[in-house]
Amino acid sequence: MSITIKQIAKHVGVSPATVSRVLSGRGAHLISEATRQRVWRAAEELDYHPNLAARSLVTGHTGIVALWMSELFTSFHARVVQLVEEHLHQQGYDTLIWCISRLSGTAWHGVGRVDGILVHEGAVYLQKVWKPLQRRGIPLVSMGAYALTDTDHVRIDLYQGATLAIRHLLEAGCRRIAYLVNAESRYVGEPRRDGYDRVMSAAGLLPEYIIATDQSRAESSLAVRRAVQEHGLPDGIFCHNDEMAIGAYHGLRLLGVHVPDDVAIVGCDGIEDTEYLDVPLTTIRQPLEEMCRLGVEFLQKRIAEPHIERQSALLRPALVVRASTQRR
Amino acid sequence: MSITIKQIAKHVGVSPATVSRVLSGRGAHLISEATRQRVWRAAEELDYHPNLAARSLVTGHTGIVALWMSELFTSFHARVVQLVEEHLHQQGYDTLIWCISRLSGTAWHGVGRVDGILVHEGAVYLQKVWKPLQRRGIPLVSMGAYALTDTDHVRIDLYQGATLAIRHLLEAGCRRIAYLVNAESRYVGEPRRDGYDRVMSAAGLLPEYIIATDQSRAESSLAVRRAVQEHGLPDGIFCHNDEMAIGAYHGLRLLGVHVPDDVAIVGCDGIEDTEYLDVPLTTIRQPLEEMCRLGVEFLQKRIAEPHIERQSALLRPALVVRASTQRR
DNA sequence: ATACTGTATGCAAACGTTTGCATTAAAGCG
DNA sequence: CGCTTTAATGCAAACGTTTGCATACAGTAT
Repeated sequence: MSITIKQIAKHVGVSPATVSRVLSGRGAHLISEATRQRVWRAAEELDYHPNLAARSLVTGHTGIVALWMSELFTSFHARVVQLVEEHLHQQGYDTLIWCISRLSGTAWHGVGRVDGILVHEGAVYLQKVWKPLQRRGIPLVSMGAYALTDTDHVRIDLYQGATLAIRHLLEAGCRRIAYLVNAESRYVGEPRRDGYDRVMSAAGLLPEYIIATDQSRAESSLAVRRAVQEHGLPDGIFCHNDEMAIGAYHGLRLLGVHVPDDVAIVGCDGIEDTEYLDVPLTTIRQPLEEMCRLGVEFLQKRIAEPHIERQSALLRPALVVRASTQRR
Repeated sequence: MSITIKQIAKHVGVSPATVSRVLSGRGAHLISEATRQRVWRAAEELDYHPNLAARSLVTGHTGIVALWMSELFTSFHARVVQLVEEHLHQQGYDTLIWCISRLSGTAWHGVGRVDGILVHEGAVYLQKVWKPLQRRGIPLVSMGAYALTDTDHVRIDLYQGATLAIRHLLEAGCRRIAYLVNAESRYVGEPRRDGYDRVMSAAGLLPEYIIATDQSRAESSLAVRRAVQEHGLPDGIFCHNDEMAIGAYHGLRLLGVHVPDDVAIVGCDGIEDTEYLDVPLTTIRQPLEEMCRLGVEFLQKRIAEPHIERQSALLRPALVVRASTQRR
């Protein structure tokens, strides 16, 4: 049995109300310095810890925020978790993590215990479940390239990122540029694909060398090799993410193709991994720090004032040039 | 204002107790099929969601487990989070994540809201805070190579892993084997170091080529280059983890040294990243799946029965041979 | 002296569940 | 028909906080 506020009250000789005001901090200024001291000492002495469930019951909030991650595979995801957790912690929140890739409906169970939800790349899942969430009035902020824009959101402009990538490849002298895409992504709005289409068309080139595959490295490697055999060698590849770029590089290497001189490669996301390949890969870096910072900030404001108007931000990724596009 | 159990009770024409028994599932068998149906329908109709704080207050448990991660940098960490979250979810728990690398005392705030704690690689931090946790009787399971063995734990035998690595290097013909170690780790018990010492000594070799550095790739790369300049080229390097192995490989490559023929490399952990380097790296893979599965299992048992005797497991890592040790 | 300010505290009613015990009704049994 | 068992439900007291309102007391101005 844990120590309660009443026991402290008895021990000090004051009412539970007084103890609560001191220990919760919510009414500490009403209490005299003297009793405040005595209460703190007693609390320490008896090793008191507040019952957070009881507190939540009456205050109506929990101090917990849920983070919905589309996946948890790469260092990219780890970084998102780390950044969000850090910011939330700083604001006094604990972070509850749910991986929504398994798409189970049971995730619902825990919704009631959070003050708000941060979603990373959850468009597909969110579309299904957003209505009921909205009905319950749960603060929600959507983040990432596939942020749901019906809510507060921090979106990363990967359309713009893609244009950076393709233009960069064009400047490097590429003319037959392929787009290596995650097959699942074809059905949701695909900003990278749009960027590829537009910039290629604008340059008078055909945006039709599409390689669709699973998003693992192994599959990407295989897909690239197959594509080369069937449709011939491209002179540049723009990849849906860095994982797939690593796969592409790997596949080309198995074919004895030289990167960047035969084929230049650009990835997406900006994970550290690609910097340490023999040919470090050029990439489109997502501004994760700012995304997470803003996401937490938006959520916090929404929790404090539920009726403010929609908050949103559009962040621009940056081109990071490395060896994989620097041709002779 | 949310729907409560009382409103459902009124709506159906039964007592709150009955509604509770049906909806919580804890006394459903006592209630007639007919009323059960009516209660469920009303709950659905009114869009009822239980107030979890109230429930926790009376039941005394929350359905939340905390996961303490030493760090959240690499895909290795992402995988641990993913596996733990998945297993916990399957057992009906939500996962609260805390990154303890920042070492702030404020982490204490949230302890009261969890049914138990899973710690990954937390020896250093845990030693400081374990006593008070123990006093409060919070179920805790420690996992990883640096698991605290004073509690329930799932330890990964990296001493044994290191012996595998060093023996493998010896068999590959290496004689001057260096150990690249995370400088921070020198002060806690370091099983990898022990393995290096013992196997080297047993082979009549001097275990004294130690390169201590920061654990980032960049620092490792630099440290290796410096070490080579100062102490000459080793013919094998055993690395504290895969990140550092990547750095080491990178450093050697900058020096124009050939891997594996001039220097063979073995890493630790078994992350996917090292498989896609130009020279895929041999590594000591940690059995993360089993570690996480057992960790959750132990914790669950401890929560169910606090007084069972200490549970522990010692898991063996496996040698994964790749190109970085296959010499001509 | 009275009235009026604060300041410091206590009282007691919430918050929404769960659950031990009591109660009722129905059914089984001799 | 009375007596015992069993099944289905209700009553009311917890669980540990917070907080609006009331109170008590001091000090100060009238």
